[in-house]
Amino acid sequence: MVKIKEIQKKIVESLKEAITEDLPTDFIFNLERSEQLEQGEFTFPCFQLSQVLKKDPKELARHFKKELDRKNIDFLEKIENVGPYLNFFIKKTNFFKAICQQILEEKDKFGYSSDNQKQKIGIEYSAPNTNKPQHLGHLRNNLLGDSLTSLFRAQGLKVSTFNLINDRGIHICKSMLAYQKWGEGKTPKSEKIKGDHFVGNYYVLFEQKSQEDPSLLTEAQEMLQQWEEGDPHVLDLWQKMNKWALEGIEETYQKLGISFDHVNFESDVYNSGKDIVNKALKKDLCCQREDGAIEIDLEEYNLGKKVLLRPDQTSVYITQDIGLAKIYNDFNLDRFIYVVASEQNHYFRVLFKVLDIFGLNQEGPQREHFSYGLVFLPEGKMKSREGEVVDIDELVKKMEQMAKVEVFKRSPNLSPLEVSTRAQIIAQAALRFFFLKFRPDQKVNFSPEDSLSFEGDTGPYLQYTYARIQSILTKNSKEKKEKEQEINFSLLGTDTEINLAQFLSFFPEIIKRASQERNPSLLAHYLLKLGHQFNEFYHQSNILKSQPDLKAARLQFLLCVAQVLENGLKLLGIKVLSKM
RNA sequence: GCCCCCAUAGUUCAACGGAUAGAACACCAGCCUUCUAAGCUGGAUAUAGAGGUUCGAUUCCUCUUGGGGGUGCCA
Repeated sequence: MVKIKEIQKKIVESLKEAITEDLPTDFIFNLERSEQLEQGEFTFPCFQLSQVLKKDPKELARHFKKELDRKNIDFLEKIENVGPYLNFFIKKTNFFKAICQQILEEKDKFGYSSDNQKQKIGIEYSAPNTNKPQHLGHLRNNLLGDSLTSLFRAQGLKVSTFNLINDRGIHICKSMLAYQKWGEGKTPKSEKIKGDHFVGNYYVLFEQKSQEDPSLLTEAQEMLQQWEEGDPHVLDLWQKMNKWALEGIEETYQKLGISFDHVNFESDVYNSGKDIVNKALKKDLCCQREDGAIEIDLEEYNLGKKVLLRPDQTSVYITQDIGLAKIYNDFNLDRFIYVVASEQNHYFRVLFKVLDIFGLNQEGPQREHFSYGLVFLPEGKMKSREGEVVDIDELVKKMEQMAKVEVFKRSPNLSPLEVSTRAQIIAQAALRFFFLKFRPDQKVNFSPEDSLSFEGDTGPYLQYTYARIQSILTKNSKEKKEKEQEINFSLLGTDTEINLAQFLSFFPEIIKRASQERNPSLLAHYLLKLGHQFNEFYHQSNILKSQPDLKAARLQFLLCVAQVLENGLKLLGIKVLSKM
């Protein structure tokens, strides 16, 4: 079986042979995959070579065309020089056969790689707070983290996922204080409210009340101090409310199909952070101010000053991240990725610098802040404190209801259970795809009215495309079975088919790029284009009514498209449906 | 004030420095007795402004304008 990569390699070799001049040893022949039909399957732009050889790129292209034509390479149909470009057209039989056979042999492993088995990486994402439910910002974080994990694993990397629960700090005390004052002993159960929402309501209540009465903030600060001192009453309340919140948070993860290999609690690690800071103080790596606060001066790195412990010696956010970094060091990882929004860019520069100064980076993994853009609502940035958020649970619920309506409209005879199961899968697809189709570094504008859709460039569109293929395959298998026959791939060859085949063969490179560039949207956009191309093919050709030999070839081709769709969607965390 | 990021069609998004800047939504005109119309076909509309680097710039550099984020002893 000839693989695409081998064809590519042979073309590069023949290009090298056609050059008589000496080339720099590090010169790379950048043979590109063509994007358009009239450009064949491979393209060699002669610009770079023309600079090295000080020759006209068009002249070079002419030269190559002449030399390579003389060689008569067996798998090539023709070579064309268009200006400074050299386009290679592969014999179609070879081409279809190479692609289809590879996909059908590798099946759910097509596009995967086993190259990076020795690399171990950790990825931390989600990091929910136990004082409120997760909102759209967390959703983007969860989906990016989950999808990157899948992409890394598809590239053969050994990945461990980490979640950090932010379960202590002044914000937690705020909701606790509000509950203590105005909770009247209510519980999520008694109020029939999901635990994280129940707790979150008191957080919002605190912010409202403290507007009128600033002394509440002082009370919250006192409560934090009592918490760090281990006051049993405060700890009791804390445990009770955290349990409620965590139950709610876990329910949301289950809904999203997300789980973690390791879960750390800020309350367990902040002390270790304090120890590290205190030891660093003794080594004069940071200093104590007159008011007792411990601070590190990073002015020489243009990062300002950073407080590591408050005057009352309670810890701040970075304290626990320092403690956590030490814990992560023990996992013997090569690389560690923190998935956190871009508003923390400065914070992570500070954190990594502090870890450097404190000597925690030398034996640890290579640390990386994976920064992604914030999610905005039409009215601007979301503010949890003021309750101006779209939370995940409500959004999922709304999507499922919308999906149910659509499913029922099309399949009124389904049982309610089936409608609901199908709707859940479709709603998840819509939600995941919506957030993953954006380039991570860009902000996302989310409009509750306009952003939720099942048509156009959406997850359900891709599921629908898959279901269409399955429908044909099912229908065919019900028809009388024809004898097993040798597939004649040379029968395929319309423009649409060639485009589609060419595009299928890009899949492994897309996964590689999406993983290396930490960009699942590359895969999302690839799948959309694949879907568009398939649907075009679908409307052009009636597959089941094709001539028997052609039909057999086309059915094989369908299997390939379905396989790639399924493999790709899986990496975005989207399930396929055989019926929609 | 200082630092970072962004600016593409009416809207939301694409485009390793490379060939004619692609989609989707919305709008207009078509396509279901034919493998699922959550689909397909056709139509109009875009690189904020001014310089520069380059054979070639949406992409790199500088300035201007307009947005966002950061500069917390919030997380």
